[in-house]
Amino acid sequence: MSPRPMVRPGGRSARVQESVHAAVRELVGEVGRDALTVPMVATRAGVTPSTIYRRWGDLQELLSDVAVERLRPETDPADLGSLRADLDAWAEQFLDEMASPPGRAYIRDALLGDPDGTNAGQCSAYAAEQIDVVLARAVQRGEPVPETELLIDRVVAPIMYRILFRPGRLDAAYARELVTNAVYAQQVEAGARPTQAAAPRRSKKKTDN
Amino acid sequence: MSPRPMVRPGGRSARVQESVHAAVRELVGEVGRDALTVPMVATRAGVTPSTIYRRWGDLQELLSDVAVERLRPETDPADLGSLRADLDAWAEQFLDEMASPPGRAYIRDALLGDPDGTNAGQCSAYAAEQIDVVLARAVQRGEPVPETELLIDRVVAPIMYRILFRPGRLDAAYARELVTNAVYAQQVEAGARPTQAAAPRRSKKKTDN
DNA sequence: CGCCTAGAAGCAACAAAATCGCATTAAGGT
DNA sequence: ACCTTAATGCGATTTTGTTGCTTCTAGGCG
Repeated sequence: MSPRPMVRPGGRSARVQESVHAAVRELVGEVGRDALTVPMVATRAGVTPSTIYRRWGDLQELLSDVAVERLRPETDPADLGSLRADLDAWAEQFLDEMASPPGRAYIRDALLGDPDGTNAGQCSAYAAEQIDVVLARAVQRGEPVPETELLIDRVVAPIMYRILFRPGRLDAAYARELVTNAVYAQQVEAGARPTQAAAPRRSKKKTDN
Repeated sequence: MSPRPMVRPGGRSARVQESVHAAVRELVGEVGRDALTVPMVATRAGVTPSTIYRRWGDLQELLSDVAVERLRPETDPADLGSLRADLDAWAEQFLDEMASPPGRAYIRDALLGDPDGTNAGQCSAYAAEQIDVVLARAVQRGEPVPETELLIDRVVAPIMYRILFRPGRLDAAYARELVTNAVYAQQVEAGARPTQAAAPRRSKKKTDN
């Protein structure tokens, strides 16, 4: 009945985990991601290779863990006084970080060594949290707000799709354009609905509002 | 003036490539993707491991090549008589194929062993080609059509994002919803533009309209 | 406060895979 | 038919990944 020794978050295990993660970060900077090997990381971390193999399975899963940590947003989105301004600023920063060479590398790594999708889900959750902060502030101000799902589909998804699948350039103007369209869609949905084809997104109640 | 011997597409090289690809397809079915190893593939293909290492680098790049082949659409989208019907049908089939367990696996593999993004770009190109076929037919009929880019951002990207980053279920209703919104957006852009915030996608000149 | 237990790490022998130099084959052009 | 050279085969070597067993220690319990 004793709760769960399932994982041991403290003590030596924690130290090992931290030192291994640190070793990865250092070595990625020094020799590059491609030259990384498990034995190399183990040596730098002062650990035996078998420890890493047992805890992470392989290099990809380890890199995935490290990548997710680095993709975690460190601060809340800035408060610029309006939903539109907050979203613009957040989307621009999001695009910048994700589309940068290191950002792309982290995304790839996060997806790569992630058999069950846990890490990928975490990335998605980070973005959703940031958006929720912005939306909550807008609600406080009394502004009408779109649903988080809409913003993920219209802003986050296109950015990530282009990063992963298309070589082309991504700039701030594109991010703003996506925000414009998303916000406009929400306005249409909330207010005038020109045609019946409007936008019954994720209808829990797609009646009128 | 002779084209280029850069790669040797014919003869033995081609036979080796085909036999290796075939070996991968067979073995994935027999022992599963996780149990695959380069030596195993080499043996089945009647080839030395070093051949595979030299041509593909590692198992991931080989799997990526095979995955892209399997993601290539085999037939043009059905012609159902209207843009809306064609898009609905295509999006539903696209979602079905991509969200299925084998589809997800192919997508992951395609992205995984793809340092320069060539294979990922190819996947994106496949989708764009299919959409272009649908749009070209609609133009023939005299229907107004959205841009390919809009459909990729609004339909393809959200589907792929959810497949890659979110655990939730994806069903045909969601695909239709995305198509509805995309087609509606295009109608707004082309015709009545309720507010000036409408949808200046990809503005070459984003001044006023 | 000190034992007990079990999960985690160390160690070392082993198995498997990846790399590399060199010999051989065979496309594709002349 | 010959020549050039990319591509493959082969085998030795290095590196990486696995496994059984021992040792250590965090966390629970008396």
